[in-house]
Amino acid sequence: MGRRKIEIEIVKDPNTRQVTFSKRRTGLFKKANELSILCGVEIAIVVFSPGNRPYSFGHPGINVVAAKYLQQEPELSDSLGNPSSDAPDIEKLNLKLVEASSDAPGIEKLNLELTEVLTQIQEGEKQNETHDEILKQDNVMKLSELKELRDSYKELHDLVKLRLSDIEISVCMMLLAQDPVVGIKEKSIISACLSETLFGMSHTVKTKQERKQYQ
Amino acid sequence: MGRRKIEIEIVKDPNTRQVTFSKRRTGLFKKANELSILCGVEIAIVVFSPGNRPYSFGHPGINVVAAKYLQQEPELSDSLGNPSSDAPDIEKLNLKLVEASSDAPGIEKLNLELTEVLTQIQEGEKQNETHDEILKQDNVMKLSELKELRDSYKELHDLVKLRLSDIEISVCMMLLAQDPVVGIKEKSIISACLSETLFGMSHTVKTKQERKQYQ
DNA sequence: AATGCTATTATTAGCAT
DNA sequence: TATGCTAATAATAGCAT
Repeated sequence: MGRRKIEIEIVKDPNTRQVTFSKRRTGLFKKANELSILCGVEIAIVVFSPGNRPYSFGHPGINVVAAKYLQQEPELSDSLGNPSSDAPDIEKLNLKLVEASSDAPGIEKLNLELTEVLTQIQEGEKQNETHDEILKQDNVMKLSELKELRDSYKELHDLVKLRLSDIEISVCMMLLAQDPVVGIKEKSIISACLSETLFGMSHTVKTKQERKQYQ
Repeated sequence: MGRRKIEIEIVKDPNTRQVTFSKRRTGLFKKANELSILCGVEIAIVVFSPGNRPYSFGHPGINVVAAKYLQQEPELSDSLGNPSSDAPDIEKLNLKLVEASSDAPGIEKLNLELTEVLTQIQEGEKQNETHDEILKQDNVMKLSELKELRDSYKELHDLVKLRLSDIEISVCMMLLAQDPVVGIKEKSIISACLSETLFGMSHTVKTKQERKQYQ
C-alpha cells in the first residue's frame, strides 16, 4: 500500500514507527467516521500512541442517544419472540437517534446518575444494618417479616443490577462522546463534563485502592 | 474503492447498509489490528451495528497487562510526583507489554471473566428462588437459616457493588487518559483498564439485549 | 447476516520538508 | 511530531452465493 509492501510486525525504527502511527491513526479515524456516516451507527475508538499519548474518536455526541436508549427500553421487552433478528423499527429508531443527536444537550445527567447509584448503594448498606438489628433481636421471625426481608434484598438487588446496566450504557455513551478528530462539534461541552465526572469519581478509586491495601 | 465511487452519506437500502457495515467493520478492525502491531500500541474500538448490536475490538488482551498492573501498583504511588515528562523507558516497557501479550490466550478469557460475573448474578437470582421455596415451606425459620439468607443477599450485593466500582475505576482511568499532562507511567495500565471496560460493555450490552428479549 | 469475486478507488511507505 | 508527494499496495462496491 506504499512504495513497497511491509510485513505486519513492529516497526523497529522509533521515528518511522511514530510516522506510521500518525498516518495510520488518521486513516483509521477516517474509516471510522465513514463507517458511522455510511451506516448511521455509533462508534468509539481509543488508541495510545507509541509515546503513550491517548487519541480518541467518537461519533456522535451522546446524551440524546443515551436518553432515547433508556426510553426505548420498554419497547424492547415487547418484541419477545424475536431472539436473533433485528426488528426493523428498532433500526429506524436508531437512525433517528443518530440524526437527532447532532443537537445534544449537557452531560450533567450522567454525573447525576452516577451519584444516584452511589446513594442507592449506601442506602442498601443501611438496610443491611437494619436487618442485622432485627436478626439480633429475635430468634424467631414471623413469615411476613421474613418476606419483607427477602423482598427488600430482592429489591435492592434488582435496583443495583438495573443501575449497573445504566452505568454501563452511560460509559459506553461517554466513550462515544470522546472528542472526534473528524468533524463533530460538541467538543468543549464534552471536555468540561468529562472533567466533572473525573472529580466525581476520584473518591471511588481511592476506596478501591484502600481496599487492596488493607486486605 | 469499489466498482464505483460512493458518497459518504447514509446508505439508504437497509440490506446494502448492513453489508457495508459488515465489510467495513471487518476492514476497520483489521486496520486497528495492524496499527497495534506495527506500532506496538494499545487500542480499543466499540461500534454498534445498524441493528444495534455491539461489536468490539481490542489489543492486547488485558490479562497480561492487568497482571503487570497489580505488580506495579505499589510503585505507582511513588511516581506520582512526575507529571508531564515522557520517560523513554516507559515506552520500552509499554512495548514489552504489548509483545508479551501477543502470545496471550486472547480475548476469550476476558469474555469468560465477564460471563463469570453474570453467572454469579444469575446464581444470586436462583438463590432468590430457593429462598422463596423455603419461605413457603416453613412459617418459622431458624436464626441460622435467616442469617444464611441475609448473608447470601449481602454477598450478592457486595459482588455487584464491586463490579460497579471496577467500572467506575475504568471510567476514571479513561478520563485520566484524556489528559496528556497527567503522569505517564500509568498510561499503559490505564489503557488496559479501558480495554477491559470496552470489552466488558460490549458483552454486557449484548447480554442485556438478550435478557430483554427473553423476559 | 456474512463471504467470494474483481474492477475500481483509497490508503500508505518511503522520502523530503 | 506531523504533512506533502507519488508509486505501489490494500480495501471495497456491486453482484452472486
